[in-house]
Amino acid sequence: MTTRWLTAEEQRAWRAYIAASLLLEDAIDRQLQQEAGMPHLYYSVLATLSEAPDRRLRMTDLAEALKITRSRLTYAVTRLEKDGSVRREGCPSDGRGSIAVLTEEGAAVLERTAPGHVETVRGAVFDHLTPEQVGELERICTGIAEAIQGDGGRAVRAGGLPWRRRSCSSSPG
Amino acid sequence: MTTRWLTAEEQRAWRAYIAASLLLEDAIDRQLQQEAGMPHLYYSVLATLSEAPDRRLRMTDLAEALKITRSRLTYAVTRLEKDGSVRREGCPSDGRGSIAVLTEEGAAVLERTAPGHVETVRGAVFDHLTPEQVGELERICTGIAEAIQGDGGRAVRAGGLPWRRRSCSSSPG
DNA sequence: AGTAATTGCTTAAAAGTTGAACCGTCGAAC
DNA sequence: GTTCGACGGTTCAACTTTTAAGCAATTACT
Repeated sequence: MTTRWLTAEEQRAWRAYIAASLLLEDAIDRQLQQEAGMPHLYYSVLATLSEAPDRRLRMTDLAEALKITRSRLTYAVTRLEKDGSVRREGCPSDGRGSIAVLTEEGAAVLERTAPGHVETVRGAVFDHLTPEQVGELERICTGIAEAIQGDGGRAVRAGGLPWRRRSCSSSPG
Repeated sequence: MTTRWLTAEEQRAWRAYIAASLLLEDAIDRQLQQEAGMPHLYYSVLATLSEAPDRRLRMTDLAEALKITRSRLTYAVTRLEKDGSVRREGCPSDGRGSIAVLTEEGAAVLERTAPGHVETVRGAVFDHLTPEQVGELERICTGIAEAIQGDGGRAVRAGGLPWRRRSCSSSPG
């Protein structure tokens, strides 16, 4: 079959997207590196944990929430654990499982650095978008995510990140 | 001043964006790694060169076009040079300058792998967007890029990537 | 129960990225 | 035409990411 090339408009949009995503990730990484001493992904680990029930999440659930591989997460959590902002606990109901827990110190880091982070995101993204554009951005991105995750490995060839599991909570009460 | 947190809609959009960009970069990297044996950025180096006059560009211009640091580009070009898809030439008019040139072999790689790449991009992004959404995506992303590059280092704190230079062409004719 | 396949997570080696320091021009002021 | 600051590009060490392989606990099957 003959290739369906991108139209001129699609090409412009695609290039704008690539440029924006590179610049944005770069700006955010730089800002967080300065003020929190960690890259964006690591900050996201803390942020995600802070919103989880009991501030804890199983490694695989955390990886799925963050859309990254378990391996990458292992590395990140190991580093954050050294910093003292995250602690690992074993999963009582599954001997293989490991649970990442946000420490008080981690929560403090987050609280201290969140304002600067939001300000950067605002300045780069939301301060110049209309409410309609915000809505459109969400719809577009949700669509992209679904297209990639939904088709069971046609867009993501080569198996992608094939994961699925039940969770494992363990509140003490 | 008290932090201007994100509204609920902005938060949803932001999270959707983060998820989509991670998944998308991952899907594209994987696809290109399989079919072209290189990550997305390296493919972009070849693609950008292929569109430049005389298929050549100065390192700094190439870095600026790709929105990456010179250092990162040096590394990429060194690898691509080893692969044989790019060659370096000295800049005649500026002894310091270095020019990256797309080789025939590089052009061939590009030609062979472009269809698969476009297909992936289509499948993940454009096949489920209306023409209006494509336009909106371009506007939104252009705005983000301008916000980051335009403010001379307020959004991108710590100096960012402060570059500016004149070009240096050298067609043999 | 006993074994095979699966799952959850980590590890190891190779590849890529970052940030600062470095080196050889270049340009402009004297 | 020297000298000094800026520029273009590379290099190095520290860090992060990737891919595949590994290990142990669990599940499914019989």
